[in-house]
Amino acid sequence: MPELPEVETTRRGIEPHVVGHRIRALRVHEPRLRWRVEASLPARVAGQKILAAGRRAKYLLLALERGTLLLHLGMSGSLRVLPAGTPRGKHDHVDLVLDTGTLLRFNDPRRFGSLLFVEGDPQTHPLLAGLAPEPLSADFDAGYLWRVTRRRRVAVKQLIMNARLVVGVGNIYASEALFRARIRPGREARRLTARDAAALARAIRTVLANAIRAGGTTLRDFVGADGAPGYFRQKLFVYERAGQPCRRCRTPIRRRVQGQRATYWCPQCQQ
DNA sequence: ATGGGCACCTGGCTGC
DNA sequence: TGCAGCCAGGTGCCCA
Repeated sequence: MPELPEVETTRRGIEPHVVGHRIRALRVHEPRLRWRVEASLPARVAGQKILAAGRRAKYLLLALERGTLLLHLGMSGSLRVLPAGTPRGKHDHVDLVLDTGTLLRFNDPRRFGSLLFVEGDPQTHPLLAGLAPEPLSADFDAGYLWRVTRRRRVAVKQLIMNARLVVGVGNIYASEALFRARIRPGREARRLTARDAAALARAIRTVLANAIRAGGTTLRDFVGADGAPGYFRQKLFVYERAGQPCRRCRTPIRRRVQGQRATYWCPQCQQ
């Protein structure tokens, strides 16, 4: 499911329900996530107040009084705010019970998601330390993208999905951003001109921001904290549109596999 | 340093 | 109806 817009949608959805509240209990029903959830985790977080609900790349960060809960939704995860006592369903792996009784429930069919508790500055944690700047911050601009694309032979699509270089862009938004920037996904990153880099940096920001405004993209199972799907799917130009006419020029959209992931582009609009 | 491929999982869909 | 095969929104890790 989740790329940056879906994670940000989730963050905004849970924020008003969790910040300022104390954790009554953390109930782990299935610890076998991407990494096994430590058995000591519930005892370590119980009783702590949630100070903030943040995000870094595709990670959600719940700042507590003595540490940070780090949550990743993986490919199929979702986090919902539910009334006390809501019965559990399939793949409901973790419940965070607030002092109000409200539940923050983590569901993840594929279990690629993760949940960790880190003490100290979370930004120095190995999972976060090497991440590229936030694409919606001032640090991410034409100059930055220009610099990191120099001498790289990887296809530009794979480059913008590499979190050490660009963060928050997954398989959907990579194709969409490249369409917006009119750049072919298979082009070597180092072959971008300064003008291309500027167009791509701008396209990434615009696509992500627009998707956040629409509440994310729901292809199959993404839901926000309130259980509602995202509506950006209607605004996709190329993703999962192979064979259908380009929304700009009517040329059939093409599909190929790059780095084991499906890529979509318009052979007419993108060079 | 860079890049490619695999692994981790479940479920939905297609075609025989 | 059953089953095999393929596909799916992520990313850490191992190897060349």
